[in-house]
Amino acid sequence: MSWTAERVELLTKLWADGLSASQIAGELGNVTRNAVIGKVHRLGLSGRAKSGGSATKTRKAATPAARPVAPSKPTVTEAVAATTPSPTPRHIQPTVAGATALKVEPIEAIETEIAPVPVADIFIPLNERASILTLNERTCKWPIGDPGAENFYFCGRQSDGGTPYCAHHRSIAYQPVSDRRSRRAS
DNA sequence: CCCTGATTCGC
DNA sequence: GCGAATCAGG
Repeated sequence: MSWTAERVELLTKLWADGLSASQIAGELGNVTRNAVIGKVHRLGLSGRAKSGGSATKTRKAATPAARPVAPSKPTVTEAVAATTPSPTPRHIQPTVAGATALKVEPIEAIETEIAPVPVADIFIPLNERASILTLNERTCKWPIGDPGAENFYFCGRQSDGGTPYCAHHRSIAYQPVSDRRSRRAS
């Protein structure tokens, strides 16, 4: 698989949209995140819009040899990126599922306690929604919207081994339970 | 351990 | 040009 114009455009678009390299790789298919990152750098674009997901702290120079990133070749891709409107107010690293086969297993676990919580949050572009499941199972599976609905999707932020939710949703999930003493008060 | 992007370097 | 390996950080 080579970097066709279409693939480069999609790459540029998704990158500018704030998706992570791995998400983009999954979206493109037949490529690894390394390939995506390598291409991104080769294209001369690297610091896209700030993402609230995770790794985003452009590391300082850690190599002995300095490298002037991208010389100065205004390519079509840059033009595209510049023209691409990105009014996406993201606070998180989106992800979603819904289009393809989405598994709603955690539903039973959450319905017990977090059912009433509407979970406002942000709007995630469709192109990003398909990426979530493509990623892995270590992402927050907090359902947003009505399962089955077209606009249904999962939080998608990184979760931790323990729970299937990210820190935020984890706190919401295991919260109230006024008189819920699962363990006998020792 | 998982993830993120950054850089190097052989192909 | 490409991307795996590696690195550096969260």
